Amino acid sequence: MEQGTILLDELDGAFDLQSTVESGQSYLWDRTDDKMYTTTAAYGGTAWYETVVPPIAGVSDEQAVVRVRQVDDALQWESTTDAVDILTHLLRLDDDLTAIVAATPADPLLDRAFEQYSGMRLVRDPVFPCLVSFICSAQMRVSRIHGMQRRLAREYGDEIEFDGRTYHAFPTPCQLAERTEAELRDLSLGYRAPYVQRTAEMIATGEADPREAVDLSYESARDHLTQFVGVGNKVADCVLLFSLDFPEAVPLDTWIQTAIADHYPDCDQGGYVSTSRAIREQFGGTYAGYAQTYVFHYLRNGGN
DNA sequence: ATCCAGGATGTAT
DNA sequence: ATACATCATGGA
Repeated sequence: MEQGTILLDELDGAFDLQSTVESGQSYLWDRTDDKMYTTTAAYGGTAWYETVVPPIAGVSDEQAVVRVRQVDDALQWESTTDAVDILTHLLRLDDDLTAIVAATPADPLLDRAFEQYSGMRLVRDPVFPCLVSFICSAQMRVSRIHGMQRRLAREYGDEIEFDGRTYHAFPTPCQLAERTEAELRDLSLGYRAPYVQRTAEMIATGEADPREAVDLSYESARDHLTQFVGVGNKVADCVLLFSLDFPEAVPLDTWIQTAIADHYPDCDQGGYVSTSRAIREQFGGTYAGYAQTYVFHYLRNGGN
């Protein structure tokens, strides 16, 4: 086992681990005390978060188990390999959060959200797990979305031994494409089961590749992703924002539509595409997705 | 019991 | 393009 520490005061801006991994962006981390999404209380320096990371081009060649916790101004990690670059990638420690907040237009709602969850960053999830997570997210609560991804990994993902325990990687497109709709329904994916199976098949066979979106302009990238079954504009925006490095993407979910009605009524342009353009401009353009994620997390936890 | 959750799809207009 | 019903599941 390798281990180390990342000093957070060397970052550009603050960092808060709990809000970053428990704000409904990523469903790929597990809290070792098994209280993920069950409490908003501080982890008290005792709870670790862990995940199995697939190989990431330019970052890590091998699949890795990574375990991390925040203690004051440090991030402690344990892993099958050196996890500094992996954590920097997954948790966007390379973002200049100070500059991002400064570049976001000030308004009462955004001020409260940024204040309340200071240090929350976007995640940069591996794309296939992210895609499946948000296909599963349709009409579903965040704690249940997380449970679905855990069941998928436990049932169909590779087993990896680390520190005396067995971990499960998220299944590959091939591994999920081989499952039947009925098998996925047995994991309580409901009507999303065929969406996941067919999307996995599209990727496994080479019919389509979500990574092709990264070379496109934002709206073209969103259109590209909607070719996958179970992926409309909203899910596509989530994948662009939480995996494919499009921080301008603003997923128009139920919470943001409520925020638009209550705080930015002029941004309601009727349809998804034009409303998306309006709220994206309202939130400052380039990093509008950061503002969206703060507002989502803030409202979902009782803010107004 | 009834409602609702980070919506998408197929069909009709 | 837009409006509508329909799609599973489980917790409140």
